[in-house]
Amino acid sequence: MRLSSYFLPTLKETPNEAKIASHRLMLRAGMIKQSAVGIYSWLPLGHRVLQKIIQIVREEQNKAGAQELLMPTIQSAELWHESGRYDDYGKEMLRITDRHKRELLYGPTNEELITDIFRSSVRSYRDLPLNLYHIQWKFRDEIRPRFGVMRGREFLMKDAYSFDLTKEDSDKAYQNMFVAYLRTFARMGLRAIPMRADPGAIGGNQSLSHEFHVLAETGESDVFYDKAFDSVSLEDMANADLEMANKLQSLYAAAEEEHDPDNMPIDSDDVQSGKGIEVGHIFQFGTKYSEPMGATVTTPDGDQVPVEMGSYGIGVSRLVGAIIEANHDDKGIIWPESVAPFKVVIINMRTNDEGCTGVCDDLYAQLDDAGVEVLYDDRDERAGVKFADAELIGIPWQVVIGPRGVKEGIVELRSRSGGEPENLAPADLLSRLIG
RNA sequence: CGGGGCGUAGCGCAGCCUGGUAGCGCAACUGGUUUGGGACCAGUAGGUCGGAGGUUCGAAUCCUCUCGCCCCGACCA
Repeated sequence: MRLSSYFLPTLKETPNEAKIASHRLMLRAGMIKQSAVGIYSWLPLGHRVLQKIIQIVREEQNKAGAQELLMPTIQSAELWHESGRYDDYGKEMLRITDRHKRELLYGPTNEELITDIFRSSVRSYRDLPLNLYHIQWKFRDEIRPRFGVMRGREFLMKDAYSFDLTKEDSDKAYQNMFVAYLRTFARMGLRAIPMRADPGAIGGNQSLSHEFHVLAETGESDVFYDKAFDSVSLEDMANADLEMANKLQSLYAAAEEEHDPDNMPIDSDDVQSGKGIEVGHIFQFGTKYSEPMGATVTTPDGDQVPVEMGSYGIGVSRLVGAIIEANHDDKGIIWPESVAPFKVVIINMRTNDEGCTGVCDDLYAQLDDAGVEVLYDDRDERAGVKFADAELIGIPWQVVIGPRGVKEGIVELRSRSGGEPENLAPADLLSRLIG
């Protein structure tokens, strides 16, 4: 992509509505534009990052055996009357009336819809286990949206729903997702700490539930966790298995609501406290929806039993903010390569120098042909402007090409995350960046 | 919903207290000089001062209502 024709409205100054780093940087980097309180348009750069995150989530869900489908954003109130939640959900649910005066709502979550899909087609224990998910926009009319996409009213969420015959099978499904979550967040460069949680309004009873928190100063939750978590590396989480899941679940970790300083299973000296951003929440809810909504299957014995369910959410749009909170400096964003909008930016120092531009054009074409996501800053701007923008939007690798180096047959490679610049021959640069 | 604050050019702000018909920086546009860290000179364009009503000879400025946005709190993925 040539920057001269790319829609990237970066800002030198910070819009006064943004108070935290991720919000500020997303606006300055031209990733989003607010449309109304807690509702955003995603501009090309932001959209690319969102797509990267979606793809990682999707791959890990598929790998874990979940199947993707897509349910609508607008739902009929009927199903919600059936589950009893239409009245329970309160003002957070955006209610809409259509031209026939029928009650509709913009879905804040999808348990009812998925249960309806399930019950209309699944009859036998032979069709289980089943795990269905979608990645779709949700709307919750928050009392106070804030922090940009971190607490928006409209947000993109991955929600998966498991269906099993027995509680034991449901536990397996839960553990399977637990592992997938550790891997998913680790692939984005995030060490997400699983914490015991209250299943809340959606779940119920005392069954399994964990929230996944990314540690960041601007997190909204106070969290407490065993310092043993500090020795669990990103690598460990990226390669997590059931054993790792068990190990982590045996460690103490809880957000404020669940934390009782006077009654902890471990020594208080071993407890760290901090701020967390909740990026995922998984829980079982047994037959809370299957029973009232008649989602039953026939057992091997010929009985009709309500199916055991669980649901598994990831705040996809929130993750964009969370990743920035965890990866930035005073110059801008520092994207982990896995979610970066582009892998590399070519900075042409002198667009009116034939030799320089020739080398840039060549490298750009070769990287592009090799499938490397490359942004080419071919704008007629000064060096400082280009460096500043490259740093602001956080592209992991910068290739700096100027007339001086070109004469000597070298180009410069810089990493956004630090370290000394390297001088390389163009061919060596290509082999470094390709693959 | 309670408390606090802000809406003046695309962005950041001054002017408001003490009414006299709008200004600064950046960005944009034109020309020139520049060119390895957000250039310089000259020029151009851009605002019914969030909206409505009122007071006044006269309102960005005073009064009333209203809409939008930000922060703190309760609440929540």
